[in-house]
Amino acid sequence: MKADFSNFINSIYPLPYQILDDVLLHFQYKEYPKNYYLLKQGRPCKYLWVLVKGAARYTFSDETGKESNVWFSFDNDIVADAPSFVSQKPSTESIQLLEDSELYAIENSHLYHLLQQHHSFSLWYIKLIEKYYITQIEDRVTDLQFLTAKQRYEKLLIQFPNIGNRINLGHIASYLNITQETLSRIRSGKL
Amino acid sequence: MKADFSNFINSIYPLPYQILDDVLLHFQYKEYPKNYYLLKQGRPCKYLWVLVKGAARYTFSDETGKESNVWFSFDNDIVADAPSFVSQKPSTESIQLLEDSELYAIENSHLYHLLQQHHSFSLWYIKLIEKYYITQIEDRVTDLQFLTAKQRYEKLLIQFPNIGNRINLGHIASYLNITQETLSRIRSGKL
DNA sequence: GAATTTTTTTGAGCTAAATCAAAAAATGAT
DNA sequence: ATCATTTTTTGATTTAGCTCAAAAAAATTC
Repeated sequence: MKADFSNFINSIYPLPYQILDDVLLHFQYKEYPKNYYLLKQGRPCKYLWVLVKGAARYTFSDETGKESNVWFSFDNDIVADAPSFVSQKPSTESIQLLEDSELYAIENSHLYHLLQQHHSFSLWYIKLIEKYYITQIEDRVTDLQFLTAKQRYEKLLIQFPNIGNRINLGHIASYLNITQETLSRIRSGKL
Repeated sequence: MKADFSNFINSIYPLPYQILDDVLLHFQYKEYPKNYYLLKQGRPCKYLWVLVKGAARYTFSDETGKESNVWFSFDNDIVADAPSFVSQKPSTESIQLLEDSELYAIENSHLYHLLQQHHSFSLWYIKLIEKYYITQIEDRVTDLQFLTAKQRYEKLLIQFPNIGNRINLGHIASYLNITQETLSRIRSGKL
């Protein structure tokens, strides 16, 4: 368990072992049940989580109360509302677990303290952002802008082949920015 | 000129003066005319630019040849195809200047070398990403997902009140992910 | 400043996907 | 197994924004 987690940390960018030890001290192991909210829209995102096992959705509700999923995370991914985490301003999205999950959490102030202390940890954090943020989010924008609903669905299936077993249609449709009815029609080949 | 630029660098995250000097040595001043391509889709994004004065658009062309603007940058902004810059893989977008522009460019390899050399420069780079990337791109996703064409236009006008004077309707429409005709109708109050 | 090119607007249908409503299927609880 | 709840599918209608086509306005060039 703990060994798996330190491997995960080291796989992002290898840290000298004394520094790795110091970093690990600041991560807290947590287990939460399905449906638990890691973060509620409007509150600052105080933690950065490593989702070791489980599933989470990021949701956004507008003034009219319409709620949509903007992102999913599964096993071995990073979880946080990045803009809120880095600024400690109120988050614009909620993060809810969709399965019983195991996570490691680091507090914002601890992370920024470690960045100041260890040059290698700064380099680690840069790699983290590059790998788990920059490469992923840009795709999201171009997908929304260029792909049809059907193409977005097909791409999602390539990214997460078994997503249908873990997450219900309504959540997937909302992520694809289409209605559940439309997704149902796409799947049955009527669109 | 040079003083303005070092102020810009320092405004992101203040650097010790010896390190600032070293950093400045690696930025090259460039002037390019309107319509010049800083980057062409398919080539790795070798540089990170600071756009001191001017305007640029990021464009994406799909297989069918349909081209759309995915982003704009104006005076005192950072310019790069981030996913390509950090990975040095082929870019998925082109970057073209829309006005005669003044820029400072740093090569990818030089930047990564400086990150390894100077802890404070790593902290600077983290702030850069936070300020010029994380806070901006997330908004783009939620805008595309939640706002109507009209709302996206109104929001753009708040962000860049004088964009109409610098950039033509076709480019703006393409950024909003609507046709020029639809934008024209929105502006004349018919939608 | 007249001519050419580029940009913006207007008009008339068309279409992908939304909404509203309800049935069918699957899942979970007693 | 039976009942209740949640999830998924199907059907009918509506709509925001598209396409195609052409006119009008503005900006450039000679």
